[in-house]
Amino acid sequence: MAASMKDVAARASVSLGTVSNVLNHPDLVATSTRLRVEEAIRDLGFIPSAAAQQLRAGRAKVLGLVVPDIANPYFMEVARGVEDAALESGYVVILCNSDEQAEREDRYLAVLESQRVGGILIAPVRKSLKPLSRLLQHGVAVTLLGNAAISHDVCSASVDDTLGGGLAAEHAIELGHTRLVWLAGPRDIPRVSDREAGLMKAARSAKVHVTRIAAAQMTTAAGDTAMDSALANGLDATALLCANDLLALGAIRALNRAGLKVPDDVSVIGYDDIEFAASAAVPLTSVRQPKYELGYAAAKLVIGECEDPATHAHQRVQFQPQLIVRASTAPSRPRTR
Amino acid sequence: MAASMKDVAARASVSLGTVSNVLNHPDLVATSTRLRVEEAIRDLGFIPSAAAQQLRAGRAKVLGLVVPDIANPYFMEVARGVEDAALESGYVVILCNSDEQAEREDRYLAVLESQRVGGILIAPVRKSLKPLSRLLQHGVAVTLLGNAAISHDVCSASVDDTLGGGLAAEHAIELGHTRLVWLAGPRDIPRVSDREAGLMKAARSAKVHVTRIAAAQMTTAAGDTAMDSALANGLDATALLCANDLLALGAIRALNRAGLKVPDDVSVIGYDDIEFAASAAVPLTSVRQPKYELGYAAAKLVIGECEDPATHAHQRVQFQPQLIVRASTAPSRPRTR
DNA sequence: CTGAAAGCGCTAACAA
DNA sequence: TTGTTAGCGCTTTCAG
Repeated sequence: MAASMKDVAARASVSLGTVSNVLNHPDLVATSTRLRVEEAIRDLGFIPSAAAQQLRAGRAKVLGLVVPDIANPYFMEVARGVEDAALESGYVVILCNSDEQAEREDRYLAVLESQRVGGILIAPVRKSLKPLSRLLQHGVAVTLLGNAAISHDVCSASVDDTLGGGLAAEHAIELGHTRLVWLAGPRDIPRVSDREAGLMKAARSAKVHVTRIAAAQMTTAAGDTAMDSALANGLDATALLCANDLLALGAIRALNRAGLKVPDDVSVIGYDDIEFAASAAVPLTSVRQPKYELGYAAAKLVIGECEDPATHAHQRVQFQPQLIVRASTAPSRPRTR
Repeated sequence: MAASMKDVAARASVSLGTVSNVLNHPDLVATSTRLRVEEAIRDLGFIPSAAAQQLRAGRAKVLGLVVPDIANPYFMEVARGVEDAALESGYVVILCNSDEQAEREDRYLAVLESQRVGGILIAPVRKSLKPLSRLLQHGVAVTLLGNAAISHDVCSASVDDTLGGGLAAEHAIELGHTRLVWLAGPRDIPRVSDREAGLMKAARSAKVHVTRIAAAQMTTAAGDTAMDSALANGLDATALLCANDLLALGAIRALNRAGLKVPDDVSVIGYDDIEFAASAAVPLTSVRQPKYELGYAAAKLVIGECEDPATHAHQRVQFQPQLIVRASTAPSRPRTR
């Protein structure tokens, strides 16, 4: 067992309270005793127990980070930002991979509740805040990651997905494409629906038709499969917009297998601009999100609320996406070039 | 504040101890009272405080996962395995990104000590176990991730990197390459030195020369930079073996910029076989590691030690790597084909 | 400036 | 079968 404050007190021949003061209110302690206590702390390698501190404080300096896919480089960039912000403030991050399953998300939410975490950063599986309501009641700081806040009870840090979807669509339209395909994820992934809305709006106003197909998950494999069966069903289009880069990478694989060249036969646009988009078989045109910054800002937001719930006002931080044009998109009729 | 056991006891008009028994020894409680207590628990939405439980138990059901690069898909696959194993056993994972910096690793180790975590999974920045010794003394279960155990005080789960390095070298040699380049990471990254040793051994016994160059980090960007300057310095070789896939992906970018074609001019072999290796510009030949399984096994190992330190015997679990041949490698003189 | 003591939420030993 | 109690490590009054 690790040394406790009692051990330190004994070694420095002072009382428990004095040790605590050395740690938390050093100015209240006479220099000579302070030095003596600090020496004892060093000798014993004493590190205070976070659990005991928390038991008194009511809340732990712990953040829960709930993401739908830990293997997605997008979320890992976000996680880096969260982690850096947390470490700066002495917080620790519990990693929760909901795997896009509501049931798993619920399980983790219960775990985080049992841990009495101070704050939760969540890219929710569902649109509703219902699963979070208990936590909110108990005063846990929650901020939504990637979704604009649905309610006024929480902070959110997001990227303007409607704009992003529009950016992608407009790029395709400007290139002269008139039959767009939207490769979506499973129905009701919240962070995808805004992208779809933005895209549809842009398409409508340009009077361009959009065919919607859906992958079963937001992964490379699912993108491949979805594209495969769409092609088998006679799908024919010159521009493919994807709900994220993983889907795009998978879809390109399927297109290539079918003998279609990107971008000569089909232009492909991804979303997220993960690092690998640039080194993909065909460098991918994609809508970039400031991932690290998003995570960092979101974490600062929750931590702020944790530290000072009284004066905290809920905020919505929104970043702007940016279209990164690479080799996977080309004008609709290459010969006109 | 969340409901406590006291609240539950009051609502069910029983004593504290009875509530505890309902939770931990339901068989000792009369059915009727048990039902009453369970109802109170449900009504109040009571979830026990992990901190309080831990304070008694001495250790938290928490695992620290310390990895050098959270953005590396390799470690994220490992993390998925860890996380799944943890959740199964009611453990929670604190994510610690050491960023390949000893100082940051130390900081996290202190944090984990303060959290009184039950176990630590670590892919250490340094070779020595010294930074971990205090934790070990305090009875924290430690297992090394990716490195075979350096000492007998800890478990380890690893992949045979010596073999893997050999596999890569032999593949290049069989293809007829006689001038190999080894693109290593910064000196002393433990998990890389075994790969280098295996590779060098294979090269020696085939009497093949190896030029060693080193990237500043294990990232795509660093691989690109390192290759760039090596080429500028007149490096000339037909086969490039890389310490991981990220380096390989970056190096390929630099090669392409220099007008060199993969695999026509240079064969490239990566290491790890991350998912994107398959969809890279040139699908990458790589040494595959069972990443998820590695993480899962490692987590089971620590958890086993946490749960029952007395009967626990330290183990070394070692997985076998596998060479996955893709398009980035070709015989040394294409015309001889 | 320092010490003593209460209490955070829980478990386990013991009493009833 | 149920209740009572001590104590895990810490912070924070309140006395001295």
